[in-house]
Amino acid sequence: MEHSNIPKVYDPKQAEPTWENHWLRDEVYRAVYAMKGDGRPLYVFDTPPPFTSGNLHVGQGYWISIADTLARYKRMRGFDVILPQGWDTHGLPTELKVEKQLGVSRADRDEFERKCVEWTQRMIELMKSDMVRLGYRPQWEDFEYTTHSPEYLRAVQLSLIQMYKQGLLYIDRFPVLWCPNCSTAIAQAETGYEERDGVLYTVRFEVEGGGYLSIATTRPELIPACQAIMVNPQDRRYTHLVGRRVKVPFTERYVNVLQDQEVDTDFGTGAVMVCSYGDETDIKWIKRYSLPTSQIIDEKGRFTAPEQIKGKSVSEARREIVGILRSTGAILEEKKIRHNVLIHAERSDCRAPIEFLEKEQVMIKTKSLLDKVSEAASHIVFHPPFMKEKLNDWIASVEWDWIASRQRVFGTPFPFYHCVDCDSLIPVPEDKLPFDPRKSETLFKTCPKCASNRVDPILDVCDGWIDSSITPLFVTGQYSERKPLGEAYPVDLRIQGQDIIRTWLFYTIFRCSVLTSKPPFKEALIHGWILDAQGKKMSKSRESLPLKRIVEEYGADSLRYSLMTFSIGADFEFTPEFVRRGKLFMQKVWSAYRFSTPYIGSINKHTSKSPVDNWILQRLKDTVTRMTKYFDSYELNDGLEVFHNFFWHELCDEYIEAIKHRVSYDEDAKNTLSQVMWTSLRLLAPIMPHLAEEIYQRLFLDKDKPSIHAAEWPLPQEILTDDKLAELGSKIIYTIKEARKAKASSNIPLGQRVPKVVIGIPQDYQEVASEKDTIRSTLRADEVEFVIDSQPKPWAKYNT
RNA sequence: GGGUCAGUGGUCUAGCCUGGUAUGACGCCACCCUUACACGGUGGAAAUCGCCGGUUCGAAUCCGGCCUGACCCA
Repeated sequence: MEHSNIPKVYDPKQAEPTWENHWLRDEVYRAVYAMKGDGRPLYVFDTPPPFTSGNLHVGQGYWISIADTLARYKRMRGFDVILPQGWDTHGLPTELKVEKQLGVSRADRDEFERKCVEWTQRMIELMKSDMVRLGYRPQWEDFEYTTHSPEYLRAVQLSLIQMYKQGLLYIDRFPVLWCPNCSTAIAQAETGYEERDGVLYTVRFEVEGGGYLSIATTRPELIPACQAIMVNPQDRRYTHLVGRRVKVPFTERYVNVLQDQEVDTDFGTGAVMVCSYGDETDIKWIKRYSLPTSQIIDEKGRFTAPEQIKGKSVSEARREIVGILRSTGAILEEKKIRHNVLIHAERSDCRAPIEFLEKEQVMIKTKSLLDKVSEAASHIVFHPPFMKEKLNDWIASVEWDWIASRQRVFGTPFPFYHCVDCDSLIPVPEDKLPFDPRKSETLFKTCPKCASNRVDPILDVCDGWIDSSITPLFVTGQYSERKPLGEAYPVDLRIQGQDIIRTWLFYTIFRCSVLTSKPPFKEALIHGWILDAQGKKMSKSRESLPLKRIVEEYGADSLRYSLMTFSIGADFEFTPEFVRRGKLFMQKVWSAYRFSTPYIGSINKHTSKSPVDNWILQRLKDTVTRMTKYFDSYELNDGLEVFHNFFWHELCDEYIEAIKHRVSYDEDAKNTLSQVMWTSLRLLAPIMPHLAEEIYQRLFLDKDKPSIHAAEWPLPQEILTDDKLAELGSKIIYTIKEARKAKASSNIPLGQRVPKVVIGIPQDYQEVASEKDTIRSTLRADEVEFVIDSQPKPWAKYNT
């Protein structure tokens, strides 16, 4: 076929959807993507089940590209790959959408849940179409899952019962992290600090028997819940007050002045009030000194006492309290400060300040098992290695057990009943799972432990991370009807972002290692933050760059390529213009294959006598070796660069130019070119799957392989070269390069024919003269004359 | 305030472990349409490798301190 019959410009918009549909065809699935189960080594991925929130943004396109590239690579390398894709469907944002946008009330639980599922299905369709359009090809047919499906619910409930049997679940009244905005308990991992403006008030308390003591606080509205005053034992200013009592404003109560090492003498007045509850330090001190508590904020964040602020929100109450204190002269100072406020930070656009409420919750023991988590994590290889430190940081700073229950509707129900009298959990029999105690007829009339008849179903649902922290177990079939893939667990690779190290990563390692005594995966590939042009993190809740817009404009392969040029683990700012680099490379590859088309023949191991042919084969061999090494260690950006430099510069700029004069008739050149192009195409396939497929279908289609992605990754030892000839080829290429440089700098168009060129060559380049024709033709000269010369490198002079 | 990690031309990136003044790309400038590609070719400008010290004949690379950023903790 002639060049002119092939479009000059590659149009991804037209070509890409064609191949995406091709890959989705049943026979292609079976031939390429489906699990083979024929004894080849397994390679199992654990990919993030995204929360079903709507169209994907570029940040999500990033991990999808990494996962798809690696899966295609591993498949070509001969592994039996499992690339699952799940959907994390339970969650508050869905409830809020259904409640506020569709106007369905939570009161009708069945209807509400139905609407949540409906909404979720719509979101999955949107997200899936974005994934497919990026060329993502997980095993939808066999390994797609949703966390609200009966099969998944059963797995989660079974895993909870197993943990219960290990004594890890309990009910406790504990000051829990409470989001007043969302009206639910949240986990420590879902909180974060945000620097906000605040006022530090210095408030005067009356000391019993006369005198005053001043404390500094940013939360004066909690004064009525004050349980003690703390000072540092080293602080001379207060030694005379230790052991005395002060009156709590707005109450008739008196509290003690106590000493604790942890009081910061430099902050405020050096005296600090302990309330139930302002922050974690309050909890610590209240537990440490067995102080009484009083709960003055309710679940909606409204005050229940004292009378003056009853029913008011936190900010209203603060204003009111400050007003009263001011009028009595009890406020000595008001200073504007920037301080860190504990907020609801993860998985939500809420960002409301957290309160602590004493609530009955299902708790999971984690604090006492941190060593086990560390142990499991130590067997996991992290890429890049420093990401492990971020996990260790978190493990070292976990303070409380996992608050596992959520006061929501659309979530996994706990498979337990609760005895009000003895406070024990009563598990649902395993053969009844999945089971919803909220909807079903009660299974237990009396408590098996204490025979009490006050047995209630647990109405709360599970924290979403309870669902997603068993993905490695679920995809390997440990809890499903499907035959368990025993040897597939631990899975090979977890891919995820560093933003969910303390949640998804931590909880998965914790849960899976507790359940199986093995770490959940062998390796973890953790990428950094994808920021928008303003340097802000891309997230579902913020207005982010829609993935589809970029794909439509530049093509999926361009985007994938461009994203892969970032080094995994680093943060980077993404701008659409950046995708141009991928677009340019895509077109370059297309043009090279367009040129080669007429010369592509059957691929054989025929060896050439031509030095430049041997040179390019040697370069190809080196490229295969290095790319394989980089891809095996997940350094995709380095692998890409190796391929880019080989293909663009060595192959296109140098080799193709050097064979143009003979490729139409010379079998050596045709053979070599065919072999190089076929091998290169396979190297390209994981990176630019659509383009590689398009070219494969046009030039290399093998009746046994309906797709390039069923081809084998090239091995360096398949490429046969004569090292001596290759070395000479290298000198010839270098000579041509220098001579072309001279031509260009003499302002002679490179294509212009010249009557004669004189080439100076160093002593050890003498042999180059044997390839006179190649040099003459490539330089478009009628005659070439070689001069042996003492210069260290070749030079050229043109007669025009 | 404490800890961890990072800091290489405007941007992305290699090199750092195993010391010898820096790789490639995008962008920019100049020239050039050569039987694939102007989404191209050839060349060029552009980095005191965050800052300051130390070790060394010699440091992006090793050591110490500092600054900035991200994350975690207080």
